[in-house]
Amino acid sequence: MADLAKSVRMPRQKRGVKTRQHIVRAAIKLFSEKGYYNTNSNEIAAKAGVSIGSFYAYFTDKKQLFLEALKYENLIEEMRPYNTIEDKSLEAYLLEFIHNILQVHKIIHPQFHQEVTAMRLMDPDVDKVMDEQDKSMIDYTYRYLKAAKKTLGNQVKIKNLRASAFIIYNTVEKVIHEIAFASTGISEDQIIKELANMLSKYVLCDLPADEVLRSRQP
Amino acid sequence: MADLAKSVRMPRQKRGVKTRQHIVRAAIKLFSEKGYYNTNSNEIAAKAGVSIGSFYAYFTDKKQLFLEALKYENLIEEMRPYNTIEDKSLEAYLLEFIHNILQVHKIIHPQFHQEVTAMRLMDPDVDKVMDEQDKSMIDYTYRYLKAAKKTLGNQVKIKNLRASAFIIYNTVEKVIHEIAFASTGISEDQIIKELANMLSKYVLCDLPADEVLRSRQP
Amino acid sequence: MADLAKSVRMPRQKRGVKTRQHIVRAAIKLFSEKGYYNTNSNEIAAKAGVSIGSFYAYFTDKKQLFLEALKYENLIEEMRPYNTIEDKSLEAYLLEFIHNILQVHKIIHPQFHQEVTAMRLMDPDVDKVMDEQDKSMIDYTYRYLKAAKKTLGNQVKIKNLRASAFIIYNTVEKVIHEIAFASTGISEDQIIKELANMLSKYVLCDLPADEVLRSRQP
Amino acid sequence: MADLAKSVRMPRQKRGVKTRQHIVRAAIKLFSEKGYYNTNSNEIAAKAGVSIGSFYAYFTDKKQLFLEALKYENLIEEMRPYNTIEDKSLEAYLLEFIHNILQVHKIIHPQFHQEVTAMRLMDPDVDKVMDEQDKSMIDYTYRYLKAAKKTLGNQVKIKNLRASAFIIYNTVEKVIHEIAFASTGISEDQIIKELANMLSKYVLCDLPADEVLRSRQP
DNA sequence: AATGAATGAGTGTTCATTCAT
DNA sequence: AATGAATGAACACTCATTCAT
Repeated sequence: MADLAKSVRMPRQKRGVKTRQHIVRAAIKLFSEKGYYNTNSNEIAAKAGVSIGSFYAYFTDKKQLFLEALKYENLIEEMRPYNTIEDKSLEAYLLEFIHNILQVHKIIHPQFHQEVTAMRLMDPDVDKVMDEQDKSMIDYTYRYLKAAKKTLGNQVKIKNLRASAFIIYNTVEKVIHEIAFASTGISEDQIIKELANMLSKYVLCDLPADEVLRSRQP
Repeated sequence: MADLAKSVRMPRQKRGVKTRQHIVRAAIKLFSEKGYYNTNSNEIAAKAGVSIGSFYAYFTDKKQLFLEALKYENLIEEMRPYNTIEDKSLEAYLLEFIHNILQVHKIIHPQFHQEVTAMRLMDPDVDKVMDEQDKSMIDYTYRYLKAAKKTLGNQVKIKNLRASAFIIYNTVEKVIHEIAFASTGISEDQIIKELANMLSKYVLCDLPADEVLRSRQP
Repeated sequence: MADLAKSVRMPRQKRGVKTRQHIVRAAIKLFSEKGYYNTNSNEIAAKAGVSIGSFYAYFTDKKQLFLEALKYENLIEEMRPYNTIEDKSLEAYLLEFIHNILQVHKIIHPQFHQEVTAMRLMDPDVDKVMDEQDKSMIDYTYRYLKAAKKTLGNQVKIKNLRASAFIIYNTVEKVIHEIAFASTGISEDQIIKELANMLSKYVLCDLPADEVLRSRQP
Repeated sequence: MADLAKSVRMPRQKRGVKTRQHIVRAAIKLFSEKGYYNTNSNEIAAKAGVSIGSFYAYFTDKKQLFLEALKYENLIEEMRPYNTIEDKSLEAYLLEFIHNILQVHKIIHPQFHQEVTAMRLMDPDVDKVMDEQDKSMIDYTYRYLKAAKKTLGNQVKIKNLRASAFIIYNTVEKVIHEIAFASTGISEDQIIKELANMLSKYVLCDLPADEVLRSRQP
């Protein structure tokens, strides 16, 4: 019964490695263009220039391929240089952070990123894989905030660093996603500028005294 | 040929209206539980207690039904009372705004909202319908900011109200979505508090002078 | 999740009943001609003159269809008139019994019977269904032997009626099966005559005294 | 073209012989466990520890392998010592015969025997090979009966030795098969005893006079 | 208006077999 | 001689949709 012949092929030859890669790349392309549910396995194999048999030699099924494609994309994300507060100002860091995420959305795999976002909403397994990634991004943001606090002292006004990291990362993610994929009707640069502005204020400002907020009920 | 025989039935009798409703409700339930692609039309008809024939008398196809279900949910959203700055403080308003959105995500149709979010990423038609809704929410936020500016004068520090409204709405949406569906590991209350805090600072604070930000490169 | 739309269709209309029948009949024909594993579902549907969709509306899968076909054949078997010893002599009964089984093998569904015999060896579910049938045949044989004992008194020499019934039924089954499907090279009539003869002796004879059997070791 | 390149490799070296054996043994194991149709060639090769390429170097196809496996099992059957009536009583001989067959069914390759029995019903080529074996078993039985007649004279009451041999062999086969693979609910020993009893009576008894059988119609 | 039987193109997947290395 | 990557026809099964009743 053992998975003797059933398990996926682990390519030992150069050829096999290439075939696997071809399939993953073709899949990313097609999933991006047409979505996971509207792409079928024969199509992927055809686009990859391999037989459907090879497809199923390397991947147990379509979903596993999707998950693999996710990993493939992750590699690229992990290559991002994570600088620390030591190197630059908070503002500069935030802009870099925003641009990094913008690059992933718009430049590297724009449509695939979109599709992944959709899939994680529909499939728990996909969500799990992506959650890990989110968590590591949030954790990175958290560590950055901690470093900033150490360096800038009480210029940094936020208290709950975990919650702040969570909010900052998700805010950037969502806003970038929207300007990358939706037609907002507002200048992209304006939005990015405002976004950086908002996050900077969040980190560095104190709220004005109470009476300001209640000024309307004198 | 035209659309003589093809057009969907527009129910003129009470019974027809009810049948339509039954179908939409069954669809929302099933789409929420199993997702759009994993729910088939026969299933929906069965759950709605009507024949598959009736299903196609009322809806041209499965997707149209999904779009109708969207509208159905919108009705609920539109019922939300949108108060203005006249009535309460900025902070109170923001918290109400956040809780309104939280309610839609968590209470009204938690799973369906999730599914819709996924579908709009996968299907342009869905996206279009939802975009309208987003735009009206952003517009509402914009109008609120304008009213706030008028009332609070230069206590409101934001300049580009359109971009600000865009950012505020999307930020709330995304953060709420995450705490509604993902296990963040951080207290929900903490996150909401921080979120309101960030948005308040954004609207009401000025960034500290430049030298603060550059303090590390004297 | 309920099997609302997934369960097999229970035909409510005359048309549906006919379709089901067509499929079962086509299946029996094809399974008989080419074997279960060498017959595919599209083929069955085509031969039945229905679409593959209908096939899967009435049967969850190919195997269920096979099991249904089994029942279909059983009906015929159950029509067999089971007479008792009251009506005829032991010899006559045995011959009738043999001929009944021969008829099922050779005349009614010769190839299908063959296929069923093979399938029950390969598939526990099939075996289970057929085991029931065997058991009822053995039970019938047992009841017959009991009646014979009551009527014929100690002319009936067998003691363990359960074991005897088991042996008699299986013997007839196997011998009939062989003459029905294999080329024995021996006259069929001769074999049947010998078979009846053997069974009669078994029931009615006492073994000769011991010394006969041991005659070779004086 | 001919069969220059197509012919199977006839191993001339020890290594080749061993490889062949490995494959056959792996096949028998897998066919027994999962059945012929549910075992695939890659699996067999993997279990045998050889490449699929080698598999097809030694066997033209899966079926040929099955046929070879048959022969492999036959070797074992042919090793059985066939004693004659000279050595022991009829009763003893019959019991030995029964136990020999029981051993093949239950001990040597229980599941494989089952599978072979099924396959011969489904595949004429398999049937042909097995028919040969049956014939030689029947022939052996026939020769034994002839020897018995010569030795025991008119204590042996059967006339048509060919038909008798056919019946005896098949009866034993079937009854043994049933007790080996089905849950009869009856004691195995009881059945074997009854079986030997029936066959002994068949060979050694005369049927009682006619009037006994017709006693019910005076 | 309503029903539900029927359709069939399409999908994911398997596996016996070939052939480049 | 041996390997294992590659092939692709074939299969079981699904489901959106149509249409006879």
